[in-house]
Amino acid sequence: MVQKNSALRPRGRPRSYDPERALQRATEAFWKTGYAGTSLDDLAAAMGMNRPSLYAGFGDKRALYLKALNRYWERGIKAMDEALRPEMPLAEALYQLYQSALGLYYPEKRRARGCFGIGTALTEAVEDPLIRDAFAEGLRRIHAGFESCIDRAKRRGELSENANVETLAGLASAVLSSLAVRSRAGMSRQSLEKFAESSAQAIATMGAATGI
Amino acid sequence: MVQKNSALRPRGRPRSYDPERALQRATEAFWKTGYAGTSLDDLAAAMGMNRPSLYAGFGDKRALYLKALNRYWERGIKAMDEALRPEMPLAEALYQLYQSALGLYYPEKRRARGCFGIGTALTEAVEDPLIRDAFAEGLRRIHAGFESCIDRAKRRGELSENANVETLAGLASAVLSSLAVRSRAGMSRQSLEKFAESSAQAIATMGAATGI
DNA sequence: TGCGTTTTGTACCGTTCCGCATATTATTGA
DNA sequence: TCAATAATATGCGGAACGGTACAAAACGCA
Repeated sequence: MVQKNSALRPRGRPRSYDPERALQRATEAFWKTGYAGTSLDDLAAAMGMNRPSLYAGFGDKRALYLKALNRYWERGIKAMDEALRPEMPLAEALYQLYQSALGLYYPEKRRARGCFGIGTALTEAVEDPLIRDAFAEGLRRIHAGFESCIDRAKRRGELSENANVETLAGLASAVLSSLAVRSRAGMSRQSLEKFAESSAQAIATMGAATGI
Repeated sequence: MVQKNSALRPRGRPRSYDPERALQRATEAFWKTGYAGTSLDDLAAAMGMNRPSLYAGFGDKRALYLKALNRYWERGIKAMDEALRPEMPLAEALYQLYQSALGLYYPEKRRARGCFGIGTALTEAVEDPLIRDAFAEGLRRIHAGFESCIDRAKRRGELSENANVETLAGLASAVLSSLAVRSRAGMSRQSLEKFAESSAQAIATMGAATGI
């Protein structure tokens, strides 16, 4: 009878890096200098591993980047679901989400970096269909998140029955894009917080009024 | 007495390229593959000149890119001033501007490319202060354009006296950012035209209602 | 015709790029 | 103790990178 190894230790030499942590480090390296601007040496240094291990663990540069991008969206959607609490007033929920995003865009003790997707995938999206599709899928899911949040507010009577959920979600999404762009462009977090607050308020008010 | 050369022909061998046209070609090359992703060979080929001439005429890669970026904003602001006609109703003026931008983002017979600034400068903005500042300045001027357009609408009574020009301009700006991002992400022009139209309408309606 | 001037074309520099071949090390199982 | 396994570490190789030196070419001027 074959003794199962219990999968705790696969067999040979154990890897000296934590895959999740290494992927996080790679993400941060790409976040700073973009896809084309980040070399495998940069990545290997940031991830604390040498290139052959990097290859064995994550594939080539493009595969590594796609893993980082998909992981980023996965986490972003999760954070979105947490911020957009169903029971909250719409303006508050939107503002909370924007604040959560700004927390990501302005890391502590480091330079502002905006949204990972918009800051890095957008450049590659024209010529690389896989990156383009992965990026578009993230945008789509974020838009869907806004949509369901606004739709819930409408259903519970916070918004007018004529409220155009699609348009309101488009605006909410656009505000988030704008935060992503402007934070990376060097604008102050304070000014963007102000913009986020007044926009969230405006979108909610607009939905409550009849006609939009 | 020194005979002036009339400046028609400077002196030595005439250059075989048109600087303005070459800069346009360089812009298009960067637009496709980004700053880091476009090599000097790519640029020289696109501009129809060899590298030493490129160097003599435009400086190094970074200087060339900054020239392209500044030229892009200059033209963009000019197009904005033309689209945002003072006498037009606000919703119409905004929609016209968005249409004009989409014309740039979806070139005929070529792949969608979005906004040059957002698509290429954003990636470099974190680590390169000159690119960051040039990019931010463009955003600032676009925002100012929206602001003065909306302020005019308010002054002539189209909007409420309580209309918050700053917030409305922020939203108008955000919609443009969103068009820039989503067009480059592969979304159809048709869907973005729809989004632009309903957003322009919403912003104008919002400004006309009291309270925002 | 020849000189000064400016641009062009070729070819090259040292560096960095990505990807891998090979050897070494650490661990499991017999 | 030793083979099998799977990871690490070193370092190479050809291509591409940004940038430039140098000579040939095309022009104005005298």
